[in-house]
Amino acid sequence: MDTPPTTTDWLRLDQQICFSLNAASRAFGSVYRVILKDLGITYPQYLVMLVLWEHGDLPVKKLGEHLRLDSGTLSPLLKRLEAAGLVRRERSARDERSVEVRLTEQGVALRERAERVPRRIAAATNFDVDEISALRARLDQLTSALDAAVHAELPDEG
Amino acid sequence: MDTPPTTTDWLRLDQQICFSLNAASRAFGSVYRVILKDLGITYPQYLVMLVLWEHGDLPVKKLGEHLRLDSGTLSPLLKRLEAAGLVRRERSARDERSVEVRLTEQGVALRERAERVPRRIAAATNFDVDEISALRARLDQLTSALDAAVHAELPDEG
DNA sequence: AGCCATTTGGTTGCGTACAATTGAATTGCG
DNA sequence: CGCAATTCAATTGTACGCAACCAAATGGCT
Repeated sequence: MDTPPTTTDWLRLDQQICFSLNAASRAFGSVYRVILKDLGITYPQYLVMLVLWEHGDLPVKKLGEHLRLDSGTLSPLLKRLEAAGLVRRERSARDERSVEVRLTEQGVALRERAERVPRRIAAATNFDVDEISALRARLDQLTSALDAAVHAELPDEG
Repeated sequence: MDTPPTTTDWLRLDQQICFSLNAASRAFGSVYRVILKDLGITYPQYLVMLVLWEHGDLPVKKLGEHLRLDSGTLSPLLKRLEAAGLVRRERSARDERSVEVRLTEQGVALRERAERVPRRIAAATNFDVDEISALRARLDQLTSALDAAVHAELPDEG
Protein backbone atom coordinates (compact mmCIF):
# COMPACT_ATOMS: atom_id res chain seq x y z
CA MET A 1 0.00 0.00 0.00
CA ASP A 2 2.95 2.31 0.19
CA THR A 3 5.44 0.92 -2.27
CA PRO A 4 8.04 3.27 -3.71
CA PRO A 5 7.30 4.53 -7.22
CA THR A 6 8.43 2.17 -9.98
CA THR A 7 9.86 3.24 -13.28
CA THR A 8 6.46 2.61 -14.80
CA ASP A 9 4.98 5.14 -12.39
CA TRP A 10 7.57 7.66 -13.47
CA LEU A 11 6.73 7.11 -17.07
CA ARG A 12 3.05 7.57 -16.31
CA LEU A 13 3.47 10.63 -14.12
CA ASP A 14 5.70 12.11 -16.73
CA GLN A 15 3.05 11.70 -19.33
CA GLN A 16 0.54 13.47 -17.22
CA ILE A 17 2.36 16.75 -16.62
CA CYS A 18 3.17 17.62 -20.17
CA PHE A 19 0.24 15.74 -21.58
CA SER A 20 -2.22 17.68 -19.44
CA LEU A 21 -0.60 20.89 -20.55
CA ASN A 22 -0.76 19.86 -24.16
CA ALA A 23 -4.36 18.73 -23.86
CA ALA A 24 -5.40 21.99 -22.21
CA SER A 25 -3.65 23.96 -24.89
CA ARG A 26 -5.42 22.06 -27.63
CA ALA A 27 -8.76 22.29 -25.83
CA PHE A 28 -8.30 26.05 -25.76
CA GLY A 29 -7.57 25.88 -29.45
CA SER A 30 -10.92 24.22 -30.09
CA VAL A 31 -12.79 26.85 -28.12
CA TYR A 32 -11.00 29.69 -29.88
CA ARG A 33 -11.61 28.08 -33.27
CA VAL A 34 -15.34 28.22 -32.65
CA ILE A 35 -15.39 31.70 -31.16
CA LEU A 36 -13.02 33.27 -33.69
CA LYS A 37 -14.77 31.76 -36.70
CA ASP A 38 -16.93 34.89 -36.92
CA LEU A 39 -13.87 37.10 -37.10
CA GLY A 40 -12.27 34.95 -39.78
CA ILE A 41 -8.96 34.57 -37.97
CA THR A 42 -7.19 31.77 -36.12
CA TYR A 43 -5.97 31.85 -32.56
CA PRO A 44 -2.32 32.66 -33.35
CA GLN A 45 -3.52 35.38 -35.72
CA TYR A 46 -5.72 36.71 -32.91
CA LEU A 47 -2.66 36.87 -30.65
CA VAL A 48 -0.86 38.96 -33.25
CA MET A 49 -3.83 41.30 -33.47
CA LEU A 50 -3.94 41.62 -29.68
CA VAL A 51 -0.32 42.72 -29.63
CA LEU A 52 -0.87 45.23 -32.41
CA TRP A 53 -4.01 46.61 -30.78
CA GLU A 54 -2.13 47.04 -27.53
CA HIS A 55 1.20 48.33 -28.77
CA GLY A 56 0.44 49.80 -32.18
CA ASP A 57 2.47 49.15 -35.31
CA LEU A 58 5.57 47.04 -34.73
CA PRO A 59 8.40 45.48 -36.70
CA VAL A 60 8.29 41.70 -37.09
CA LYS A 61 11.14 41.34 -34.61
CA LYS A 62 9.28 43.06 -31.77
CA LEU A 63 6.13 41.12 -32.55
CA GLY A 64 8.13 37.94 -32.23
CA GLU A 65 9.52 38.98 -28.87
CA HIS A 66 6.06 39.65 -27.50
CA LEU A 67 4.74 36.33 -28.76
CA ARG A 68 7.85 34.17 -28.40
CA LEU A 69 7.66 33.33 -32.08
CA ASP A 70 10.30 33.53 -34.80
CA SER A 71 10.11 34.68 -38.38
CA GLY A 72 9.57 31.14 -39.63
CA THR A 73 6.21 31.18 -37.94
CA LEU A 74 5.36 34.86 -38.28
CA SER A 75 6.20 35.48 -41.93
CA PRO A 76 3.55 33.21 -43.45
CA LEU A 77 1.07 34.11 -40.70
CA LEU A 78 1.48 37.83 -41.40
CA LYS A 79 1.05 37.23 -45.10
CA ARG A 80 -2.28 35.59 -44.36
CA LEU A 81 -3.32 38.53 -42.20
CA GLU A 82 -2.28 40.82 -45.03
CA ALA A 83 -4.26 38.77 -47.53
CA ALA A 84 -7.24 39.12 -45.19
CA GLY A 85 -6.80 42.91 -45.31
CA LEU A 86 -6.18 43.33 -41.59
CA VAL A 87 -2.53 44.29 -41.82
CA ARG A 88 0.03 45.84 -44.15
CA ARG A 89 3.73 44.97 -44.24
CA GLU A 90 6.08 47.77 -45.20
CA ARG A 91 9.84 47.93 -45.31
CA SER A 92 11.11 50.47 -42.85
CA ALA A 93 12.63 53.51 -44.55
CA ARG A 94 15.23 53.90 -41.83
CA ASP A 95 16.32 50.26 -41.72
CA GLU A 96 15.67 48.35 -44.89
CA ARG A 97 16.12 45.04 -43.08
CA SER A 98 13.12 45.72 -40.91
CA VAL A 99 9.48 45.18 -41.90
CA GLU A 100 6.86 47.25 -40.11
CA VAL A 101 3.54 45.54 -39.50
CA ARG A 102 0.75 48.12 -39.57
CA LEU A 103 -2.94 47.74 -38.82
CA THR A 104 -5.24 48.65 -41.69
CA GLU A 105 -8.55 50.38 -41.04
CA GLN A 106 -10.16 46.96 -41.19
CA GLY A 107 -7.63 45.71 -38.68
CA VAL A 108 -8.42 48.54 -36.30
CA ALA A 109 -12.13 48.06 -36.83
CA LEU A 110 -11.92 44.36 -36.02
CA ARG A 111 -11.01 45.21 -32.47
CA GLU A 112 -14.55 46.22 -31.67
CA ARG A 113 -15.86 42.84 -32.73
CA ALA A 114 -13.06 41.13 -30.80
CA GLU A 115 -14.04 42.73 -27.53
CA ARG A 116 -16.67 40.12 -26.85
CA VAL A 117 -14.16 37.29 -27.17
CA PRO A 118 -12.41 37.42 -23.78
CA ARG A 119 -15.60 37.20 -21.78
CA ARG A 120 -16.80 34.25 -23.81
CA ILE A 121 -13.50 32.49 -23.27
CA ALA A 122 -13.52 33.25 -19.57
CA ALA A 123 -17.02 31.83 -19.36
CA ALA A 124 -15.91 28.66 -21.12
CA THR A 125 -13.12 28.03 -18.63
CA ASN A 126 -15.49 28.05 -15.68
CA PHE A 127 -12.64 29.60 -13.63
CA ASP A 128 -12.89 32.93 -11.85
CA VAL A 129 -10.38 35.72 -12.30
CA ASP A 130 -8.28 34.81 -9.28
CA GLU A 131 -8.03 31.16 -10.26
CA ILE A 132 -6.96 32.18 -13.73
CA SER A 133 -4.33 34.55 -12.36
CA ALA A 134 -2.93 31.89 -10.08
CA LEU A 135 -2.76 29.35 -12.86
CA ARG A 136 -1.16 31.84 -15.19
CA ALA A 137 1.51 32.68 -12.63
CA ARG A 138 2.25 29.00 -12.13
CA LEU A 139 2.55 28.42 -15.86
CA ASP A 140 4.83 31.39 -16.36
CA GLN A 141 7.02 30.09 -13.56
CA LEU A 142 7.13 26.71 -15.28
CA THR A 143 7.97 28.27 -18.63
CA SER A 144 10.84 30.22 -17.09
CA ALA A 145 12.26 27.09 -15.52
CA LEU A 146 12.00 25.17 -18.78
CA ASP A 147 13.60 27.98 -20.77
CA ALA A 148 16.45 28.13 -18.27
CA ALA A 149 16.94 24.37 -18.51
CA VAL A 150 17.10 24.45 -22.30
CA HIS A 151 19.60 27.28 -22.29
CA ALA A 152 21.66 25.59 -19.59
CA GLU A 153 22.24 22.79 -22.11
CA LEU A 154 20.24 20.45 -19.89
CA PRO A 155 22.17 18.94 -16.98
CA ASP A 156 21.72 15.17 -16.93
CA GLU A 157 19.79 14.64 -13.76
CA GLY A 158 18.12 16.60 -10.94
CA MET B 1 -6.41 52.85 -7.72
CA ASP B 2 -9.47 50.65 -7.92
CA THR B 3 -11.03 51.45 -11.25
CA PRO B 4 -13.16 48.75 -12.89
CA PRO B 5 -11.40 46.77 -15.63
CA THR B 6 -11.62 48.34 -19.06
CA THR B 7 -12.09 46.40 -22.27
CA THR B 8 -8.39 46.77 -22.88
CA ASP B 9 -7.71 45.03 -19.57
CA TRP B 10 -9.97 42.20 -20.61
CA LEU B 11 -8.15 41.81 -23.88
CA ARG B 12 -4.83 41.72 -22.05
CA LEU B 13 -5.90 39.35 -19.29
CA ASP B 14 -7.43 37.12 -21.88
CA GLN B 15 -4.21 36.95 -23.77
CA GLN B 16 -2.38 35.87 -20.71
CA ILE B 17 -4.35 32.79 -19.78
CA CYS B 18 -4.21 31.00 -23.04
CA PHE B 19 -0.94 32.55 -24.03
CA SER B 20 0.78 31.34 -20.87
CA LEU B 21 -0.59 27.89 -21.50
CA ASN B 22 0.61 27.96 -25.06
CA ALA B 23 4.02 29.26 -24.08
CA ALA B 24 4.44 26.60 -21.42
CA SER B 25 3.43 23.92 -23.87
CA ARG B 26 5.97 25.12 -26.40
CA ALA B 27 8.67 25.48 -23.76
CA PHE B 28 8.07 21.85 -22.84
CA GLY B 29 8.39 21.03 -26.49
CA SER B 30 11.84 22.58 -26.60
CA VAL B 31 13.00 20.62 -23.57
CA TYR B 32 11.65 17.37 -24.96
CA ARG B 33 13.23 18.05 -28.33
CA VAL B 34 16.64 18.20 -26.70
CA ILE B 35 16.12 15.24 -24.39
CA LEU B 36 14.48 12.99 -26.98
CA LYS B 37 17.05 13.69 -29.67
CA ASP B 38 19.07 10.70 -28.42
CA LEU B 39 16.07 8.42 -28.88
CA GLY B 40 15.40 9.73 -32.36
CA ILE B 41 11.73 10.49 -31.73
CA THR B 42 9.62 13.61 -31.25
CA TYR B 43 7.47 14.41 -28.27
CA PRO B 44 4.14 13.29 -29.80
CA GLN B 45 5.85 10.10 -30.94
CA TYR B 46 7.12 9.64 -27.39
CA LEU B 47 3.55 9.95 -26.12
CA VAL B 48 2.47 7.19 -28.48
CA MET B 49 5.29 4.99 -27.23
CA LEU B 50 4.29 5.68 -23.61
CA VAL B 51 0.76 4.51 -24.30
CA LEU B 52 1.97 1.39 -26.06
CA TRP B 53 4.44 0.56 -23.28
CA GLU B 54 1.71 0.96 -20.72
CA HIS B 55 -1.20 -0.71 -22.49
CA GLY B 56 0.43 -2.98 -25.05
CA ASP B 57 -0.63 -3.25 -28.68
CA LEU B 58 -3.65 -1.15 -29.56
CA PRO B 59 -5.75 -0.24 -32.60
CA VAL B 60 -5.34 3.30 -33.89
CA LYS B 61 -8.74 4.23 -32.51
CA LYS B 62 -7.85 3.35 -28.93
CA LEU B 63 -4.52 5.10 -29.26
CA GLY B 64 -6.38 8.19 -30.36
CA GLU B 65 -8.70 8.03 -27.38
CA HIS B 66 -5.80 7.85 -24.95
CA LEU B 67 -4.04 10.77 -26.61
CA ARG B 68 -7.03 12.84 -27.75
CA LEU B 69 -5.76 12.67 -31.30
CA ASP B 70 -7.54 11.68 -34.48
CA SER B 71 -6.40 9.56 -37.40
CA GLY B 72 -5.42 12.63 -39.39
CA THR B 73 -2.66 13.21 -36.89
CA LEU B 74 -1.89 9.63 -35.98
CA SER B 75 -1.68 8.06 -39.43
CA PRO B 76 1.39 9.94 -40.64
CA LEU B 77 2.93 9.86 -37.17
CA LEU B 78 2.58 6.09 -36.97
CA LYS B 79 4.07 5.70 -40.43
CA ARG B 80 7.13 7.58 -39.22
CA LEU B 81 7.38 5.34 -36.18
CA GLU B 82 7.06 2.36 -38.49
CA ALA B 83 9.77 3.73 -40.77
CA ALA B 84 11.95 4.10 -37.66
CA GLY B 85 11.38 0.42 -36.91
CA LEU B 86 9.72 0.97 -33.55
CA VAL B 87 6.24 -0.13 -34.53
CA ARG B 88 4.36 -2.32 -37.01
CA ARG B 89 0.88 -1.57 -38.38
CA GLU B 90 -1.25 -4.59 -39.22
CA ARG B 91 -4.84 -4.88 -40.34
CA SER B 92 -6.84 -6.69 -37.72
CA ALA B 93 -7.98 -10.13 -38.88
CA ARG B 94 -11.25 -9.86 -37.00
CA ASP B 95 -12.13 -6.37 -38.17
CA GLU B 96 -10.53 -5.37 -41.44
CA ARG B 97 -11.33 -1.71 -40.79
CA SER B 98 -9.08 -1.64 -37.78
CA VAL B 99 -5.29 -1.29 -37.78
CA GLU B 100 -3.38 -2.79 -34.88
CA VAL B 101 -0.29 -0.91 -33.80
CA ARG B 102 2.28 -3.33 -32.39
CA LEU B 103 5.62 -2.65 -30.76
CA THR B 104 8.59 -4.23 -32.52
CA GLU B 105 11.50 -5.63 -30.53
CA GLN B 106 13.25 -2.33 -31.08
CA GLY B 107 10.19 -0.52 -29.83
CA VAL B 108 10.14 -2.60 -26.66
CA ALA B 109 13.87 -2.14 -26.23
CA LEU B 110 13.61 1.62 -26.50
CA ARG B 111 11.70 1.72 -23.25
CA GLU B 112 14.81 1.08 -21.25
CA ARG B 113 16.52 4.11 -22.74
CA ALA B 114 13.36 6.16 -22.22
CA GLU B 115 13.33 5.50 -18.51
CA ARG B 116 15.78 8.31 -17.83
CA VAL B 117 13.60 10.85 -19.57
CA PRO B 118 10.97 11.56 -16.90
CA ARG B 119 13.50 12.41 -14.22
CA ARG B 120 15.32 14.76 -16.53
CA ILE B 121 12.08 16.48 -17.43
CA ALA B 122 11.06 16.74 -13.79
CA ALA B 123 14.42 18.29 -13.00
CA ALA B 124 13.97 20.84 -15.77
CA THR B 125 10.62 21.99 -14.41
CA ASN B 126 12.08 22.85 -11.02
CA PHE B 127 8.73 21.79 -9.50
CA ASP B 128 8.36 19.06 -6.90
CA VAL B 129 5.98 16.15 -7.29
CA ASP B 130 3.16 17.73 -5.32
CA GLU B 131 3.33 20.99 -7.24
CA ILE B 132 3.22 19.06 -10.48
CA SER B 133 0.22 17.03 -9.32
CA ALA B 134 -1.65 20.15 -8.30
CA LEU B 135 -0.94 21.85 -11.57
CA ARG B 136 -1.93 18.77 -13.53
CA ALA B 137 -5.24 18.53 -11.66
CA ARG B 138 -5.94 22.18 -12.38
CA LEU B 139 -5.17 21.77 -16.06
CA ASP B 140 -7.36 18.69 -16.37
CA GLN B 141 -10.17 20.59 -14.73
CA LEU B 142 -9.67 23.39 -17.22
CA THR B 143 -9.62 20.98 -20.15
CA SER B 144 -12.87 19.40 -19.00
CA ALA B 145 -14.55 22.78 -18.76
CA LEU B 146 -13.33 23.78 -22.20
CA ASP B 147 -14.42 20.49 -23.75
CA ALA B 148 -17.85 20.89 -22.17
CA ALA B 149 -18.11 24.42 -23.53
CA VAL B 150 -17.23 23.32 -27.04
CA HIS B 151 -19.71 20.49 -27.00
CA ALA B 152 -22.39 22.74 -25.53
CA GLU B 153 -22.11 24.74 -28.77
CA LEU B 154 -20.78 27.68 -26.77
CA PRO B 155 -23.38 29.79 -25.01
CA ASP B 156 -22.87 33.45 -25.85
CA GLU B 157 -21.86 34.96 -22.55
CA GLY B 158 -21.06 33.92 -18.97
C1' DA C 1 36.96 53.39 -48.31
C1' DG C 2 37.06 48.27 -47.40
C1' DC C 3 36.01 44.40 -44.63
C1' DC C 4 33.40 41.61 -41.54
C1' DA C 5 30.36 40.15 -37.78
C1' DT C 6 25.71 41.00 -36.63
C1' DT C 7 20.93 41.92 -37.30
C1' DT C 8 16.66 41.07 -39.68
C1' DG C 9 13.29 38.70 -42.58
C1' DG C 10 12.47 35.23 -45.64
C1' DT C 11 12.47 30.36 -47.27
C1' DT C 12 12.57 25.43 -46.94
C1' DG C 13 11.72 21.16 -44.85
C1' DC C 14 9.72 18.45 -41.37
C1' DG C 15 6.35 17.31 -37.99
C1' DT C 16 2.24 17.96 -35.73
C1' DA C 17 -3.12 19.35 -35.32
C1' DC C 18 -7.54 19.22 -37.12
C1' DA C 19 -11.68 19.70 -40.30
C1' DA C 20 -13.67 17.51 -44.11
C1' DT C 21 -14.01 13.92 -47.34
C1' DT C 22 -13.50 9.22 -49.02
C1' DG C 23 -13.87 4.35 -49.06
C1' DA C 24 -13.93 -0.07 -47.16
C1' DA C 25 -15.88 -3.02 -43.66
C1' DT C 26 -19.31 -4.03 -40.31
C1' DT C 27 -23.60 -3.79 -37.88
C1' DG C 28 -28.41 -3.32 -37.31
C1' DC C 29 -32.89 -3.54 -38.75
C1' DG C 30 -36.79 -4.88 -41.26
C1' DC D 1 -31.12 -11.97 -46.69
C1' DG D 2 -30.53 -6.97 -48.27
C1' DC D 3 -29.79 -2.34 -47.53
C1' DA D 4 -28.96 1.84 -44.81
C1' DA D 5 -26.42 3.76 -41.06
C1' DT D 6 -22.28 3.49 -38.63
C1' DT D 7 -17.43 2.73 -37.72
C1' DC D 8 -12.68 3.10 -38.79
C1' DA D 9 -8.60 4.50 -41.08
C1' DA D 10 -6.58 7.11 -44.66
C1' DT D 11 -6.18 11.19 -47.36
C1' DT D 12 -6.42 16.12 -48.47
C1' DG D 13 -5.95 20.83 -47.42
C1' DT D 14 -4.86 24.50 -44.27
C1' DA D 15 -2.25 26.38 -40.54
C1' DC D 16 1.02 26.53 -36.97
C1' DG D 17 5.99 25.83 -34.77
C1' DC D 18 10.64 25.44 -35.23
C1' DA D 19 15.42 24.33 -36.94
C1' DA D 20 18.51 25.35 -40.52
C1' DC D 21 19.91 28.02 -43.98
C1' DC D 22 20.08 32.24 -46.94
C1' DA D 23 20.45 37.14 -48.55
C1' DA D 24 20.30 41.87 -47.86
C1' DA D 25 21.35 45.66 -44.93
C1' DT D 26 23.73 47.72 -41.16
C1' DG D 27 27.40 49.20 -38.11
C1' DG D 28 31.82 48.95 -36.26
C1' DC D 29 36.69 48.75 -37.10
C1' DT D 30 40.76 49.50 -39.37
